[in-house]
Amino acid sequence: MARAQFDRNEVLDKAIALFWQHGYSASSMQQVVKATGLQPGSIYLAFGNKEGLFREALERYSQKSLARIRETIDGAPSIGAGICRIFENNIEASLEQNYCSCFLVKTQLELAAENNDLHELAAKQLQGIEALFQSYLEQESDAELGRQRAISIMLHIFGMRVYGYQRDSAERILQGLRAGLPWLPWGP
Amino acid sequence: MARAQFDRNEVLDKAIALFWQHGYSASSMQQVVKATGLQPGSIYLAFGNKEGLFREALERYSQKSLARIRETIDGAPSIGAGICRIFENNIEASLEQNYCSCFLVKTQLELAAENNDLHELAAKQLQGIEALFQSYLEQESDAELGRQRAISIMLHIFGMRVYGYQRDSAERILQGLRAGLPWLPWGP
DNA sequence: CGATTTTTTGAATGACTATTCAACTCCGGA
DNA sequence: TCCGGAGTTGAATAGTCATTCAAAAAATCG
Repeated sequence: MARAQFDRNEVLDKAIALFWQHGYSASSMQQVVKATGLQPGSIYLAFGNKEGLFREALERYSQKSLARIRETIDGAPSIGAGICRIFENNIEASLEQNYCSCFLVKTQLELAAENNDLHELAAKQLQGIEALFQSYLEQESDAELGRQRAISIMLHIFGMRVYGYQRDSAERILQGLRAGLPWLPWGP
Repeated sequence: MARAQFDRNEVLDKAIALFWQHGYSASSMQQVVKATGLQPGSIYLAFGNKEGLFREALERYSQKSLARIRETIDGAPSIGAGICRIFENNIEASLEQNYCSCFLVKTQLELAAENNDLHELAAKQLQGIEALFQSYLEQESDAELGRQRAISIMLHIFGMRVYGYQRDSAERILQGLRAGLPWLPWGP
């Protein structure tokens, strides 16, 4: 039996880039064909349909995001410092030319009304991220405070993912984060 | 000369409902035709094209939003109390069956990558909302603090517009807002 | 190597897209 | 009452959409 000739993860990364930038509706399968170099038939055999490809791309993105959060916090001098680092990284990302917010957030907003299960999936993945923050924060304080702080972090992450589209917003975002999350060990 | 047979604002309100729920790409002009009851030719004569209709819908939505913010704050016992009221209203909206976040926020995220001027427009309207909050807050404190608090408010509004899609999130959002905006006169 | 199974190819499909326009209707002014 | 311009009609257009499938190619196994 013949094995697939392409690297599934490479294809998914190209699909992530496309879907992330343009969203589900505005990305055509013909653009996917162009971006991946595969033929339509190969894509449909491997992923079923557009929704299947999108789902797998979303799942991969989410896994990468979770891994990056863990790495950043585990590699920082303290949990709080790690969380600050994550915010700073997100601010840096918003400076890039082709800033794309967060794939999960964009999907959440775009597909909510169609209530297909892609929206459900994005919501679940975002809950997973909140749960991860909560599990870290519970180590530094009691469970209830950790829960509250995780919510506040998510509100600020979501907020900056939208605010980041404003021109020259990096400095203002940082001010807003310091004001809203005063318990974090921000630098001088 | 014959006058237009339809009420422009009525048509725009129907367009707002459609575009708000499904977004720009996922709304077809045939859906617009169905929703408004107009024929294609009439729509194109009145609004030029899909982008023109969307632009006018977005502008009308934005004007309504600004007016509602002003009314809420002016009708409240204090500026702070009015802002609390706005947040509470937004939480209530997130409880509705067909919650649609905010038309401006959704547009901002959906159309950023295409960098057409609809995205620019949404960004400008959102800045206008921030400026309105700032002008109120400067009355209650000095200019610099008002500016900072307006940013923090926008971060929280954006945040809750995304977080609101999570199931049974109303209570958690309120907790997060109280934690992140402790200078507002929240109820008991 | 031959047989078998899997993967790739890429043109074709029918549905849907935004938009147009010639013919038609309507209405205010003369 | 009748004219002329403004609004309406709705079928038609050319393009794009997601998806399919028969045929060709490639890879694995005995």
